[in-house]
Amino acid sequence: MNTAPAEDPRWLDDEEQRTWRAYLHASVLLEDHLDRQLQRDAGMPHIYYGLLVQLGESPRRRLRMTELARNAKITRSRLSHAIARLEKNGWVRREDCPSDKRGQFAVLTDEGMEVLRRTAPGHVAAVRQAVFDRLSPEQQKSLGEIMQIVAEGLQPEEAGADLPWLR
Amino acid sequence: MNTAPAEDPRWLDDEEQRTWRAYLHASVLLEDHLDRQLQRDAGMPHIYYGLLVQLGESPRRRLRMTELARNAKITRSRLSHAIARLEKNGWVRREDCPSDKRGQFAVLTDEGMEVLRRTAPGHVAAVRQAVFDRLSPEQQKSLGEIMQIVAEGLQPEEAGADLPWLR
DNA sequence: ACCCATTACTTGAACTATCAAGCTTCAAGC
DNA sequence: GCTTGAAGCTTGATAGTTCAAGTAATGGGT
Repeated sequence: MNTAPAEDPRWLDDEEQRTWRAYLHASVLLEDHLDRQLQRDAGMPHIYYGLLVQLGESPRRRLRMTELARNAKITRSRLSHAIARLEKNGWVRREDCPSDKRGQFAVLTDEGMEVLRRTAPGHVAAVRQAVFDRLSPEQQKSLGEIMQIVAEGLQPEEAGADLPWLR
Repeated sequence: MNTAPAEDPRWLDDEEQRTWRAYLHASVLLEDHLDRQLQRDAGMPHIYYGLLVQLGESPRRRLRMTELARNAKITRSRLSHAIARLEKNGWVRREDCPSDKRGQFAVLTDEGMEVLRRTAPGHVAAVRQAVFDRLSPEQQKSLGEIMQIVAEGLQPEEAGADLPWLR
């Protein structure tokens, strides 16, 4: 259950250092960049935009709160606050789940859909300009594989999610 | 001065989508993971820890506010608040710059150095476990190169920084 | 000697995130 | 049909971030 041996740690060597710092720098610069871009053009932070996208892609433009939180990799608490804010903007509304009275759907409104339609092109352009336009096809492929691996390592073991007896 | 053409955008194709989402997922999971790890073990968020590290590596354990902000890729405003908090913890103190009365140094205290010494091993271990232990040497190399490129693209043109007539 | 644009840093307000409760509903076991 | 543990979601307090505006010192020019 412990994370660290805490004795005689294997420090990062020079190349690992450089790699790690490059990652840290790039990731904060990128996140800041996209946050600003979306705050300016869509009036919301990057992660909120991601929530609208998720909803827009879902059948009937709706998702249960817990599932949306899981997809977006955020806590339910954070989602509650976020949806409250988006609701104030009129971009999302809540609906009760008929089959489970505890449940809530977050539903993308027409207005929300419109915001998405209007701002998506600028956002894709920003992502292309910051990332894809600068990387070769091989680098893009690598990046995908690498990030996939890292993400899997940090997921609370979704493997066997439908095989509960294995957990 | 405009970012986006906004007409007929080149959407991401399926593979680009997968790559981008893998990146997004991994980066938020990783940042959350390290934030929690450091909050738990060192009592501060990841970025604050990074500030202490920077200071620790600098001559006389001190850096001008502006330079520290630039290194850490954050705004001076954010840094002011952050240093205020770290000062309350006794891990950093401010010192006036003798040669420029506007200037301030952030200085790592002995106490701050001690926190660093105590918590660094656990943090390196967490980084290894989440990233380096899962990637082949080639993947590590790729990651470094890719992130270097992305970071450069987002920097406010530090190239030619001492050649002001080129800007 | 005096302007004045620039640089260095800070501040306060509004917003967003996190954490630890909390409330309600569900469903499994008795 | 109760009880009880867990699931689904929310809430409020505390902490961190952002943005716009502020003060103060500097360094050129005139």
